Amino acid sequence: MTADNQPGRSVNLRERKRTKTRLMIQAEALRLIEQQGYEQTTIEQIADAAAISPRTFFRYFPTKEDVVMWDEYDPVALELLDARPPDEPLAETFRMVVRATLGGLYRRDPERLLARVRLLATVPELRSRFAGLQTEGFDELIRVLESKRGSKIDALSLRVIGNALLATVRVALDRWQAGDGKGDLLAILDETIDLLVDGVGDLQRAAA
Amino acid sequence: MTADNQPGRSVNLRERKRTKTRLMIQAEALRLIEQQGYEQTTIEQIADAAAISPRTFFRYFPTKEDVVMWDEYDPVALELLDARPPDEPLAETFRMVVRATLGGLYRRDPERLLARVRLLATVPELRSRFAGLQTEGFDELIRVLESKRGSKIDALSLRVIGNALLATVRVALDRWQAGDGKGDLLAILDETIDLLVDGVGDLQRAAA
Amino acid sequence: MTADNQPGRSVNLRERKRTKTRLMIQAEALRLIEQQGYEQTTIEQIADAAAISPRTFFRYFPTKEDVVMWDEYDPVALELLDARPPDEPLAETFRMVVRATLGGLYRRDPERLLARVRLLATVPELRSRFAGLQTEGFDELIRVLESKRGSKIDALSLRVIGNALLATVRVALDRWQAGDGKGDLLAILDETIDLLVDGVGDLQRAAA
Amino acid sequence: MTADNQPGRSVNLRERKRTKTRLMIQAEALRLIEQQGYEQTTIEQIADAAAISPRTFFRYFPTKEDVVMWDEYDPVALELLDARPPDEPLAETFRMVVRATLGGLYRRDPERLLARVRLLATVPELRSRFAGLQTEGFDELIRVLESKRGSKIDALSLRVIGNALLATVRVALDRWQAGDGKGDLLAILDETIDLLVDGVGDLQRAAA
DNA sequence: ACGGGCGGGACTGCCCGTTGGT
DNA sequence: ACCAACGGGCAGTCCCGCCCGT
Repeated sequence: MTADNQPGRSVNLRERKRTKTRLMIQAEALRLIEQQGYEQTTIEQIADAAAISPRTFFRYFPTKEDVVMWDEYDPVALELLDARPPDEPLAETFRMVVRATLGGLYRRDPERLLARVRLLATVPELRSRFAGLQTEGFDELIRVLESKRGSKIDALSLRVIGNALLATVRVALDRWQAGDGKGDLLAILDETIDLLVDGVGDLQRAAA
Repeated sequence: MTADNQPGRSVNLRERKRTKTRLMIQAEALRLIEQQGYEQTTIEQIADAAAISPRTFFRYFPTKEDVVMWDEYDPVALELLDARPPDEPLAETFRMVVRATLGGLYRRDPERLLARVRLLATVPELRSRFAGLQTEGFDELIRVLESKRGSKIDALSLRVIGNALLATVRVALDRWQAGDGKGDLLAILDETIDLLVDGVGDLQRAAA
Repeated sequence: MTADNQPGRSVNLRERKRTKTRLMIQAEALRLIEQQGYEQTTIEQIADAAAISPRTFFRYFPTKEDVVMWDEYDPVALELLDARPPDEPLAETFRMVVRATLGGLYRRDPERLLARVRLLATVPELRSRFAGLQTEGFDELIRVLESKRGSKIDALSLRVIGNALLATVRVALDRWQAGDGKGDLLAILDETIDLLVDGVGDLQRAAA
Repeated sequence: MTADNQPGRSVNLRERKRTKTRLMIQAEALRLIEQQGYEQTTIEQIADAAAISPRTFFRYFPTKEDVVMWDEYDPVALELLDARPPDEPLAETFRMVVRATLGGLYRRDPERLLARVRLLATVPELRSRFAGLQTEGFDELIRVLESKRGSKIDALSLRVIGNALLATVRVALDRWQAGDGKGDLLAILDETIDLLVDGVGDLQRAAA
């Protein structure tokens, strides 16, 4: 009876339009921020540049931080995760999901990604927010993993390993950005994941 | 070891007075926040409760978040780190430093620590800020470690392992707080660090 | 007596449907407000609870305040007034009209009335609005009275006495609500009106 | 030890400066509102005209309504009330207090008072607010009266009579403003009070 | 070192006009 | 014709900065 039963389009169309608007606003915002710095750029300036009212800005992004943080891949990550075989090693599942999402952003528009990551590394406020978003997203991620391999792995252990894996992404992004985007992001990411796996060596000596 | 112990008492005395004031303000703030929630509590209310002016509040804490984040152990962590033998396994160095600082807070006033940690887990703003502070503090920490065992370990690897270790603290605090502070925090911390070391199993299968 | 009864059912039916919707929305609103407080309850929450869009809320109630103020008896008061004999003492006319309207609400759903009156006494914004509505409604009332007994009473005097009578309703509602709705509202109302009439004593000594 | 013990001056000086600023802002506001209408005048315009920031406007007046409502006599009314002999007839006490406060405003700057009263009569929002302020102030007033003649008069009766007296002020202001400020406000006020006292006649016939 | 005055920017909530879909 | 979503405008609050006098 309600609108939901016609599969897809009308909702998607709306949602797609919103995504386009968001991309447009973000583009203007990143441009201004690159010129003037993050704190020096006001919402009013961004709204002017995007030809919308400040009030409308907040309809698309709940906070100023979000205009930098947001990207269009966020919602698909969990679906990808759910599609991996449940007996796959954790590091491998993680590697594949990150390659799909982060890699997607990377291939589609490396400049934009670099601009955003540079801000994440530079502006303390965004640095914090990024870490926060990771942990929030992480909680949902944990829930998916627990339901998939619940019996096979201890809940606390899952969290420890998961957080360690998440940290590899932060390190990889940091390193990539430190080299001004010259290196290959995905290669660096592979390296950091491998380092975590191998780094065990040092830790095991600690356990001995 | 560092500079604090020489210039005599005058600095220390001032500093100690400031610390006492900070503790007082924090106590009032935590009390109000527990009653009303973090966002509902304004600086003005805290200042009133602490019998200071709002302006003075900001002389003691740069932001509202800091009144929850701050503790009196922050500055000593790096000194402790510096005092450990340079050939000690990383996990062990880390474990000892955390036991000294976090453990100190825990033993001195577990109630206060629990209140703060509960907020860190609950309020998104503080959750982010905490993650941010960790990474900031982490950078200094890395610098100390690099100068000590610089040649013996790859810089990237150090960051990966270090971040993984940091994550164990977050997980341990989260778990402790989830149990309403009933369990022993240091025991949980030991467990999460061990889990990271043992986590090898799952990760290594990934590497195979 | 007035225009409503002629144009047949279509208007009345529509109007009745609107009234039902209004009652439904008001019920949801009062429920939420009782739980969370007036200011903490947003239009969006009310709209969600009533399963309408925020925009539609404003089609039924011009402002947020009105969802508390409104009741289904408002329009009939003037008709009743018009129906009273023109030579009846003012206090008696007033008493009868109020008994019919307010008394109707009271008998039909005392709980709802109590909830609304409690808000009127508590929330400053609504307190003001209520007083404002009374004076607005009062102006129309005055016009009716003037046309009926215009020659027999001085215009200024009519306003003074009328306002004094209106005040008795406010006092009665306040007293009734202060007793948590335990007493009989109409009895209290009779008492306050009588007190005004008898209040002469003190005032006349002033005039002497 | 603190500053309060030097009697008077420093506090009063600050307070007097605040009052002067308030008067200046109010003057600008009334000027703009007279030209453009109340709703058409924004805080930003008022702030610009007064050469302050919007933020500062709200330091002096909590709401836009208050810039019209406020006057410098508010706090003295209760003291005056307390100074009257406790056995004086209620209407007389009331008459004297109102003559002192409202009369003070009237003599000092009748133009300003007329502008404000005209708005009170015209803008529904302000009309409501005025009625609300009266009832709020009334509650304190009641408390003073009860403590003075507590035993001699019934609490409910006091409220009924008090509210009736308050209404005479509203009616008087309304009438004065309707004549464009031509008549003498205090004379009109005397008349309305007298009418209330005499109006009893009509009411008593109702009671008979 | 403290308090107070002032400014500014982020953000929210109410309310309204318009448009497009049913 | 009704209604939902969209965009906009204004009031108002909070955090936090700066400057000044004490």
